[in-house]
This record gives sequence, structure tokens and C-alpha cells, in this order.
Amino acid sequence: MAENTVSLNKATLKDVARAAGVAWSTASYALNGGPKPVSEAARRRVLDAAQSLGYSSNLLARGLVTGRMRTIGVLAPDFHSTNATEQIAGVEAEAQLHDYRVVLATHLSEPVRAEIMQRDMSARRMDGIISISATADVKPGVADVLPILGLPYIRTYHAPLDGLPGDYAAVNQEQGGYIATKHLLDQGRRRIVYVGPLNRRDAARKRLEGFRRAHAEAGRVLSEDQIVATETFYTSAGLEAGREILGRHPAQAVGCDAVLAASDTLAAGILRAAHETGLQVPGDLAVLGFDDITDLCDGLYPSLTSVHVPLSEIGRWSVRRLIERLDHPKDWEPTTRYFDCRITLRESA
Amino acid sequence: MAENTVSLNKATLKDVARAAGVAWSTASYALNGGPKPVSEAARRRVLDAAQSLGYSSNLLARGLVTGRMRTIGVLAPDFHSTNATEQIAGVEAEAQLHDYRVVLATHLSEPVRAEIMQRDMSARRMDGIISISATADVKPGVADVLPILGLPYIRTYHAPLDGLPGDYAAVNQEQGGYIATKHLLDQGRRRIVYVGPLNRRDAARKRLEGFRRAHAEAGRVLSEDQIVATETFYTSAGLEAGREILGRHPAQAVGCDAVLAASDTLAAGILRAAHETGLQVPGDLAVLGFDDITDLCDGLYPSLTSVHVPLSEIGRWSVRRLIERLDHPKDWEPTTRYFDCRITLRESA
DNA sequence: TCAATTAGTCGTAACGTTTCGACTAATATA
DNA sequence: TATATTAGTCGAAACGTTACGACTAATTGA
Repeated sequence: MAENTVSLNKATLKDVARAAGVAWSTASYALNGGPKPVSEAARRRVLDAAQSLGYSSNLLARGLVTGRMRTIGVLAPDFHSTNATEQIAGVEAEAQLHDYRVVLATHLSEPVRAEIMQRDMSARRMDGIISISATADVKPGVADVLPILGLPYIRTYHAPLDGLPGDYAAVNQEQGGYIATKHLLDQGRRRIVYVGPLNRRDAARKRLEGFRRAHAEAGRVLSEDQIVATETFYTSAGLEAGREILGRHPAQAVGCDAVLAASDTLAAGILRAAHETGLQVPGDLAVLGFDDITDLCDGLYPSLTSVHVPLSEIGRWSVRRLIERLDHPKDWEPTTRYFDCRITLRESA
Repeated sequence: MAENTVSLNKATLKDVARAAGVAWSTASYALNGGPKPVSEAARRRVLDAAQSLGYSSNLLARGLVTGRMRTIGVLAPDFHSTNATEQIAGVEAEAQLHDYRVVLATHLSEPVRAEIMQRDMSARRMDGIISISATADVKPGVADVLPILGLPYIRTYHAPLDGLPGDYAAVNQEQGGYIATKHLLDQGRRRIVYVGPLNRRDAARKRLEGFRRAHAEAGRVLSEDQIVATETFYTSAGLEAGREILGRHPAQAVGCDAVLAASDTLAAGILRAAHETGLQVPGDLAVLGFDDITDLCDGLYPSLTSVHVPLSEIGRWSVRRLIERLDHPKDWEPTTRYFDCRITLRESA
């Protein structure tokens, strides 16, 4: 089954040309449709020769002369958070659609490592860079070197106004918080509590702004104990917050009839607190998460209604935008694009 | 803060050499320690020149002449399953450690696409390919072209004995099933039910073998209704199976006191069925999952004890193995390596 | 002191492409 | 018929490196 193992794909354009009895240049024209036409007869012979020699062109050599590698560098903080991987998935899928390849580099939010990676991408002559962030936080210095590389780049999910020029794709976190809250209010929930980490300048804060706006528009006064700060996004933090919230108004029917959590993992903790307290979800208490992590939301009991964040879409758009810029460098100008969230309905709210 | 924007990194080795007053070759030796020594004085001048010109070497040109790009191609079916991403994460992390970069390609389990990607990687002169599988199923044709490319490659998580030569890294699924079952038996569980999809030749079957072996070693007879087949790995399938199992022996105390699920998502369904039935977990019923998906296991109530599958380790090992082969091509021979699972203890078992 | 070694440097030939300018032969234009 | 135009082909010059062979100048050994 492996009689052809001898083809160590050493065949070069020169070989093909020789086999077809033409000059390299002609062979090149025949294969890739260069700037000069080539006769049907010659084309045939070249194509046949290439076929039978198992020729495939050396993209390094081509890249060296053309200056384009059809490759996009993706810079990400890590590879574990769904935030990052979903975006990368989108990037990869869209890139493949346009016959671009993707090279990966993680920087673990360390500026030095980030700079090394960016320089490396430049040295490898990537056509452009997409710098992904998994939080809306500004990681100081992580993308600072981008502008001086002279490569087209796009940042996603970073804080929009960090002063760096260039394209920018972000989640409309505020809108996410807004529709989530509106969804709960429309259900007739009277007292909604928002749970999330507020210490950092983060997505959770933006979501909170949406939470406030929805209340304001509905003419609802928001008391400050309707906002509960957590330290992290972990389930344990959610559980702690949940116990506090539900313990605060023990037997009171309308003490708190809905919780909007800044992440699905937090929401899982709330759900657990509800179980412990014996509350029915969504009957006594509605719970709404953020991120729409399928496995988690489906697995929870009851399954978790969650705000879907269009991460994959962000990745896809970034690629399209980058390629557009590469193809028409003239009519490009920096763009900031926000992506709206939507709600994935399940049982909990 | 961006006064240096002019440095369009056009500086070439020739420029550096000119600035330092030496020949290209000398500059190259000074920068990368070539085969000839270079005087301290010259080295200084070259390094300084390189520094002030913002020189970074063109890796394409270098790759063209050296034939090594310090780049590994990663072939994966998709980008959404944790199975795939965890492995890729391991690959990326380890590659970075050795100053290798990773380029990504998904083939969606379509043989044609897989072949295109593999040829592209060869054309880009990757040093080697790691072909990742997310299931232990053999996807026919997906990796068939690898051997004829003449590139070193490693397959992970594929079915080990699919006839293709080369390095191979796999999960010891049987051992996973074994330790999981043993864990439950050691707890004193009397009647354990295994839940998983059995129609396909898949990881779940291997796990079942371990389940059987543990019973045999403990001298326990296994009745066939202790094995429940599902169609999928989804939570809904787990719920269905759970209802069947728990409904089958309604009030009977020792009807079934433990469930080993072939995945965490299935286990989530079992947990839900337990809630519906009013059973206490782990008191009345122990539930053990497979895959150890952190967010999910931590989020469930009670949190899910799960068999951890060393996916990231597989990725890391593959990279080390590949680099070893690249560095010492002579003393290489095909290796198959199995990676053992371990149990991550949480509340449910 | 003379030959043999060696440290240091320099050209230059690869590597495998694309593309430019020049060259033929055929075709259309007047 | 002479001339401009074109289709088709070719050789050679890039692209930016590494590495080989040759060449000096200095150092060593006898």
C-alpha cells in the first residue's frame, strides 16, 4: 500500500520544467497563471510533468519573492479558557475558507513573551496578526509592540480605548447585560440581583452597566444590595454569593426572584445555593448566566439559560477584515466593531 | 510613544553588514554563530548595527537554505471539543518551550480536506506533523497521506492499530475504565452500571473493557443490565439512560448504587435523573464521569468526580518526541505510547 | 628562520521561487 | 509589401539567508 514512498517530494520547479522541455518561467506561468500567457500545448506538458513528478511548490521560496505567505498569526493569552479557544476556532475556520493558514502563539499575559512572539511572527513574514484577548482587561504591554512591527493587525476583545491604533473587534457587553436584564424584567421578575467580579476593569462591569440601563428604562429603582461582587468567576464564588443572597431574605417570597450572573460558572454556584435552600428554579428563582458554554449549560439542573457571546463571530470577522485590508491596502481605515449578544433559552430563566 | 514607527523592519542582513563594515557571511556568523569563528570586535559592531537598525532575520530565507523552519503542523478534526483543544493546548505549550511554532489546520473529519491540509503543510516546509484525533475512532482516509509526504509525523488518540507506521500517542482508555470501576468497588458499591455509546468502535468501548476487568478481578459477576448503551455523549442521552436505570429498580436499596458514565456530559444527565428521583448523591448513588472537564464538573451539584484523561500530556509528549526525532533522525524508531488516566476526586463519588 | 597551522574574513554559490526585459515568430494593419 | 502588434518563450535577476572554499595575517612548532 506504500509503493510510492520513494516520492520524497524533492521535485522542484526546475525538474518539472526540464521534464516538460520548457524554461522555469514558463513552467511557473503554466502552473500559477503568471503575467504572461502560455500555449495550451506547453501548459499540458507542464501540468502532466508536475502531476507525474508529484510536484508541489515550495511556499517558502514563493513567500520570499512575493512577500505574502497566506498566513495569519494569532496571538492569544492562553489556550484553556473558552473565551480564547472560541475566538481561535472562528479565526481558523474563516482563515481556511480563504485558503489562509493560522499560526499560534500564546503569551500567558506576559509582556516579554508577547513581544517575542510578535517579533517572531514578523520574522516569519506573517501577512497579519490577530491579537486575541480573553478578558476585556487591558493587559499592559501585551500588544504594545504591534504598531511598530509594520504588520497589519487586529485586536479582539481588548478594551477598546487603550490608545492603540488599528482595527478592533469587541463584544457589546453592555448590550448583553441589557438584554439579559430585560428578559428577566419582561418575565415579571421584581427583584433581580447581579453577581460578578467588579474589582477589575472587566467585561463584568460593562455587563453591569447594561443591567442598570435596563432597570432605568423600566423605571425601576435599583438598590445597591442588588449588586453582589465576587472575587472570581469560579463556581465556588458563585455559591458563596448565592448563599449570601438567598440567606439574606430567607422566607421572603419576593426577596430575590432572579439572579443574573456574569458567567455560567458563577451561575452554576447560584443554582447550587438554590438547591441547598430548597428553592425551585425557575419557579421561585430565575437564574441567567453569561457565556453560553454548551456543555455546562446543558449539564446543569435545571439547564441554564445564558447570554451567548459571539466569540466565534469575532474571530471570523477579524479574518475577513484583515484579508480585506491585505487585498485593498489603499482604502483601509481603522475600524472598531461591536458584536451584539443574544440569549440562548433553556430552563432556568 | 510611537516615534519609532518609521522602522518598517526592512533592514536586511546586507544592511547590517554594510553598517558594520563586514561581509554578509561575517555578519551571519556573528549573529547566529556560524561554522567559522568571528573576532570580538567584529561581533560587537555587527550586534550594535543589528540593534540600531532593528534587524530581525527573515525566517523564510533561512528556512529555504537550512530546510528547517522550527514549525510543527497540527492537524485536528475540529476546534470545539475539549478532546481536541486540550491536546492542541499541550502541543502549543511544549512547542513554545522548545522555540517551535505551531500551525493549525482542521479537516472536519473529511478526507479530502485532510489531504489538502497535509500537502499544504508539506509545501510550507513544516518540520513535522502531529495529527490529532478527538475520538479513538478511525476516520478512514484522514491520515492516509501522511506516510507518503516524507515528513515526520505523530498521530495521537487515533486507534493504535490502523496499519499506519510511525509514532503514536494514545490514552489508556481501558486503564481509565479500570481505575474508575475499582474506585467505586473499593467504596463498597455493590451494583455499578456503565453508561456509554457502544455502537461505534470508540473510547467508550475500551473503557467498558476496563469496567469488566475490574469486576472480574474483584470476583464480581457482571449482569448484562449493568451496561446501558446510549446513542450519543450528550446530557440528554445521559438523562434518558439515568431515568431507565433508576426507574428499573424503583425502591430497591441496592438496585443500583453507582453509575460510571463514559463522559462528564452523560454523567450530568445521570445526576439530573437522580435529582428527579430524589436520590442522594453520593449517599444513595455514586456518579463518576469521564474527561474531567473542569467547568462542568465543578459546576454540577454535587460536583462530579471524574476520570482525568491526560490529553495535554499527550500533546506535550508528541512534541518532545517529534523534536527528538528531528534532532537525531538516525536513532529513531516508531513508538507507541499509552498514557494512563487518573481520578479527580470531587463530591459525587 | 621557514613551514605548517589556525583565526578571521571575504566572495560567492546555493535554496526554489516569481517576474522583468528581451527575443522570436506569427498575425493584423495600412 | 513593409510595419506595428501581439502570443509565446526564454534567460537572468531578484528575494534574504547559510555555508563552502579561498584568501590573508598571525601564531605555532621545529
